[in-house]
Amino acid sequence: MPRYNPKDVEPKWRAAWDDADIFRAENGSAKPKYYVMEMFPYPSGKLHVGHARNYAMGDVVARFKRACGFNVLHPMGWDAFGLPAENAAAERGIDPAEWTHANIEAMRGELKRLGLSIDWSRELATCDPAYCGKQQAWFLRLWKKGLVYRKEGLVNWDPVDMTVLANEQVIDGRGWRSDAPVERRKLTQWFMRITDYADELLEGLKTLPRWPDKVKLMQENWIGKSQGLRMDFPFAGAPVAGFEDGVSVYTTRPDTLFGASFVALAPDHPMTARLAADNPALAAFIEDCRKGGTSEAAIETAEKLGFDTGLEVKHPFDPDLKLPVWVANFILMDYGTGAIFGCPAHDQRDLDFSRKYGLAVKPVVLPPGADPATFEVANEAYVDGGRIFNSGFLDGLDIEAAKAAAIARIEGLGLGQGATVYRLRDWGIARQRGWGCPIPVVHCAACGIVAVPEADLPVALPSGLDFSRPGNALDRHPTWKHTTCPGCGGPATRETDTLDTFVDSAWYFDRYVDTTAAEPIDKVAADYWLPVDQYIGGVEHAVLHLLYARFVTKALRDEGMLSTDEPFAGLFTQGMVTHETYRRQSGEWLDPSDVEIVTEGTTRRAQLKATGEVVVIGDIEKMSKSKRNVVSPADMADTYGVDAARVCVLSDSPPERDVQWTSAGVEGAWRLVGRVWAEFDAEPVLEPLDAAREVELRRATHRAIKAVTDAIEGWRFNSAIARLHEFVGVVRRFPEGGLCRREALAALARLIAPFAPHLAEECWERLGEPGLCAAAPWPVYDPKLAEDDERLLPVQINGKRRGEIRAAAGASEAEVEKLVLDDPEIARRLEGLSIRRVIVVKDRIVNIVAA
RNA sequence: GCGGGCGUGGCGGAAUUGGUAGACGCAAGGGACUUAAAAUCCCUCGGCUCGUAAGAGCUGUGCCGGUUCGAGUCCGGCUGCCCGCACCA
Repeated sequence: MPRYNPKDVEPKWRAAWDDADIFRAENGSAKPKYYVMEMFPYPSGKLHVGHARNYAMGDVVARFKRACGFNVLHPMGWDAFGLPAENAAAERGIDPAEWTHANIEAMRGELKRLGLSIDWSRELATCDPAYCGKQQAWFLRLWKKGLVYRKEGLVNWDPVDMTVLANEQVIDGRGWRSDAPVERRKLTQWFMRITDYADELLEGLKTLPRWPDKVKLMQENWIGKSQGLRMDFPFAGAPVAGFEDGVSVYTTRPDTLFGASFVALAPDHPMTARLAADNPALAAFIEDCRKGGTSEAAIETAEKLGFDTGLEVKHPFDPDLKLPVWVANFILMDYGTGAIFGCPAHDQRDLDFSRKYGLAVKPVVLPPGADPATFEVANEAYVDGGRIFNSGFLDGLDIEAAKAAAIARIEGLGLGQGATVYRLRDWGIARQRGWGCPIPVVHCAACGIVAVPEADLPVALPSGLDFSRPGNALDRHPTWKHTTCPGCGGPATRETDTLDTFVDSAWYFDRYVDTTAAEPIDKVAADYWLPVDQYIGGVEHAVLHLLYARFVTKALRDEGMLSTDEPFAGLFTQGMVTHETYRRQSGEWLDPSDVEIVTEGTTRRAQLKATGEVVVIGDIEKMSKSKRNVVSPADMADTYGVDAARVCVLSDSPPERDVQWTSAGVEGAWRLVGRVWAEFDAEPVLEPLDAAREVELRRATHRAIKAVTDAIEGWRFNSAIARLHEFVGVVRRFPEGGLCRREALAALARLIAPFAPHLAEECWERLGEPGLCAAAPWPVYDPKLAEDDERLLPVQINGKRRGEIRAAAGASEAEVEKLVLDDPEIARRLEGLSIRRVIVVKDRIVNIVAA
């Protein structure tokens, strides 16, 4: 019996799939559609096992759904713009396009080798001028509609990558790629009005039952809806010019208005700027506030700092009461109105501030059971519930009632209105980078900013960009930006900012439905395919890509380009594959394949394989090129074949869980492959199967079909593989030839096909079945056979297992009770005890309560 | 600080609506085959106690308590780890 040889078998079947073109998705087929996709990769040049795991998962689903009769769309593309290409260009003096395309070639080869059931005819790369052109077309439509706009404002500036970042790309005050502390800079920038959709983005989460709760919660928190009151505090004296209505504040606690002891403005509030114009001390204070870092540590330790402007405002409910106006460093300009009223008794920050500057602290919420005559707030603000007191017409109300009453009174006075405020801010979409999709407008001295006509799209990148120096290579290109104005024909310059790569990935799934369409999105094909039925990717995109894609979908829908409200009906967030990191003493990152781990007792140490040099073992982190802790699936596939590698990455751990990479599991996967093949390759023992064994094998077959099917549908691929291991074990105990064995083998080949598709084909062929296994229908189980007709019921006495009985499936409680009480072993156990109660759970367990 | 999740053998992990805890795999040990090794196949494998043995008993899902005939699963408290957000008024 020859051993299974994946080196010969696997390429043969990939060629057979290609020849039959069986993974091509048909637009508008009569079959029900199923659109499954994994987040497309950045073409870094090399596949790691994390990629392999992710794409293997998607492929299991795609192959399973195809076998179940669906018209499956399973596409692949490349998230091809971005900084690594610029860095490579800078280091090696090559064109980023060339580098990117070479990487795509290499990675496509590796992905194809995995035997993924992808419709490669729909492949796209975001750096293709054709793709950019379509993106530019819809971008301009949104601009004309006002959803894209320019404004001057403080933006997040990454001093290392030398570009602006979106709020979502700032993590703990640092750039998400460079890890450099982000600075605040005043610049004119391009934005998308995602805040227009804040409420729909929030409400839409309720329509996504097949999304993980965790992701929905993260988006909900990011959008950050709050209900409150926007109101004006009129000036007690002469108003500040331009702010005649007074100081506009936002609060979620209007119930505590009687506890107000000051009003505070953000340092970058326009009113602050106005006041600073003729107050050098205030100007200096603002400058001090700017210097403060935005990092976590800086905020934790930052002292509350304030500057008394000397101005006063009137309390809305008591015009005789005057409140001082301060400028304070803890007030954020980009939330609410950039100004607050301070109620120190019931807000910790306001309390800290008041204690420092000697401002009044007046409690207005009385905790349950507290004495109004003596209740005081010391150094801890009281933020919980209670009754309002010290508050005139609000006295005695609970907090919610008091909020409503205060809002009504303010509205009646014409000083403000109940308001909903979101934490979400508009999406800054321009990047000062050369390797990105150009923003298709020109700047004309006469006409201003003018859109490039759709007929002239795409605005493509020039070749020969110089990335040897930091900064925007597009901006310093000698000729590219000089053009003529489409409006007046006069001289003009092109916009040299490019779009955030998250714009590229916010609609690629729309383009897959027809990659050749003249319109950005083919409406008929989109109506057929969308929404994506199952999207698979990392949880790290919970508030980045996944929020942007939802927003763009809604914006394009309102532009009439799509009919769907939500892009992804189902979302699965797979776990990351992590690995230890290794560095030289000098700090240089090392490849795991160059490192040898030595275990001595309970201690582990690492050394360089070649020289024995001592290596520092670092943290366990997500595989990334920069830390070099990348393990390639190719090594595994070289030794054991692609199928074993696929089974290995899906075994053992549930798909949503992070896994620390170890190659230990591959042996088990390889054994499974060998054992399966051995069953198909074996000469059947020509001996009739007796009736009892026949039933046993058939039951095992149908049980396996049910178990594997349920496990795949429930995303428990590790359990599905465990059930396959078991099933192979059963089949090998029934070597006798005949119809039942054939039924078992035919099921086995198809059940293992989503995981080990090449092996499945080889087995299918050996069995003499016609056609390709990849095109064969999913096996169907007979529910009667999948269940045993006899059950082994454990018998407990007082909750402890004391024996078991055999009973027919579905036996009634009375029948089971009789069987149990007739059982001599049970009777022996019950000697000297009197039975209080017998609990029979049908087909499951019996418990006798006795004393 | 706020929000969310998770603690099961030496390891990865199974366990329907609460119903035989440890499926399946890895590692380990023993055996068969072999001149030998690899490969393959078979057996054992949570802990403790008793027994020459077959076996029997106790205990056991981070810790304490509760609900229940019955808890890994539900409830309350504690503890440890992980993730997200964070001066958001």
